[in-house]
Amino acid sequence: MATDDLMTRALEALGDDGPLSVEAIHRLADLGDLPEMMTIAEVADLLDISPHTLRYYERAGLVEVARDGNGHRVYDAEVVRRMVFLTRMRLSGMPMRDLRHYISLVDSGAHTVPERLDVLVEHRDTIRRRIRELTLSLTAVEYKIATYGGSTGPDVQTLGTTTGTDRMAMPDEPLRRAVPAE
Amino acid sequence: MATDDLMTRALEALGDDGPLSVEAIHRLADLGDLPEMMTIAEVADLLDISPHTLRYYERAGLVEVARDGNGHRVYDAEVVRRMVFLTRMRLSGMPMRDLRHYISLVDSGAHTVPERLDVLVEHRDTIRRRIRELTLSLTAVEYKIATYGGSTGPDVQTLGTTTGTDRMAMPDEPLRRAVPAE
DNA sequence: TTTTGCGTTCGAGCGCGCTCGAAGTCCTAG
DNA sequence: CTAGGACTTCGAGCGCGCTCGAACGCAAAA
Repeated sequence: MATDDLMTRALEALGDDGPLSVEAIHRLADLGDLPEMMTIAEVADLLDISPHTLRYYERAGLVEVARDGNGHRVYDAEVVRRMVFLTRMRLSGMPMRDLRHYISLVDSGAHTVPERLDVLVEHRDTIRRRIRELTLSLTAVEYKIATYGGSTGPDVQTLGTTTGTDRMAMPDEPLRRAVPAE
Repeated sequence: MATDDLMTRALEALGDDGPLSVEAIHRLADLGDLPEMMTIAEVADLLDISPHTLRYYERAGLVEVARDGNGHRVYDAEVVRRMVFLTRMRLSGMPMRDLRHYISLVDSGAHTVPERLDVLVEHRDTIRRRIRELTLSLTAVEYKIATYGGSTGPDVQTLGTTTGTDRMAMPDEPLRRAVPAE
């Protein structure tokens, strides 16, 4: 029940807009058919980040990666999974510092699970807040586009609409520009 | 129709979570009962940013603000409206550089309206994309919280649930930790 | 008259998250 | 034998958006 619901919502979230969705779905679902060993280039490719960044994360203490005989990094499945996690959290806006904290909890044993949950829950709330903020901004921008006579609706009325009172936010000029200067 | 719809969505967006919402609604709606003249401190207060930042935006060429006899900044209603706009756009993640561009369009006359719309539409799409990303991340985090036995559902099962196959993303440890080290 | 307080300018500094380049090692293909 | 390419470490640099502090000006209150 819960899982199905989540999946449904994930798919809904994807909805329109092709390319990003495919990639996103891929990342959301595909784990398990991971190669046993991967090179830095392969992992970078998988996560769509640069090898530079991967090394940087390692330097930052977020993962430890084994080396082969030549001193080259060897990413095993577990490490790759962690990298996937880290990348995902970064993408959702969690700062490195928090990630470091979380990782240190993970590395210090199962008894830190409650504290890890605290971190996750807090981050969840942060994401929710951010989504709400963005939704609000989106509304405002859409409104402005609409009153500008933008491409939101079918009938485009350029200027004139904007001479009236801008009762809702998003002002810059179209008010007061009854007789433009140009 | 369109306006009502937008307003509805804005209110929906606020929904839960008190303090932020009140503030947000305030910002979304309240414009028009602006004082004719405001000091930097008042504007800073209104926008909930520091006077430092306000001066910084000015230095960055986003607004020009008049001075009084003492060389102190005097924000008139128009400038304040622009500041509100700028702040809102910043909050929604538009980079300063784009804002500078937009402002330069505004300042160069009504004939730039189409180009301004382009900017707005593009930004709208950016916000939408970001919301989609965040929604996805949110789902993933919620899933992880759930499988951890977090506070998402009513019945909390700590550990044990997490021993199974993590079919969906977000792995770090709870797998493979059948016999924890600690 | 001195102090308090709010403002000014200017330039430097900071935190974050990369991003890059130099210099070196090693393996493989031509 | 040599050239190319993928990797390594290390440290520096960068873009962004503030954020701060020093040194100063002016005006009303103590």
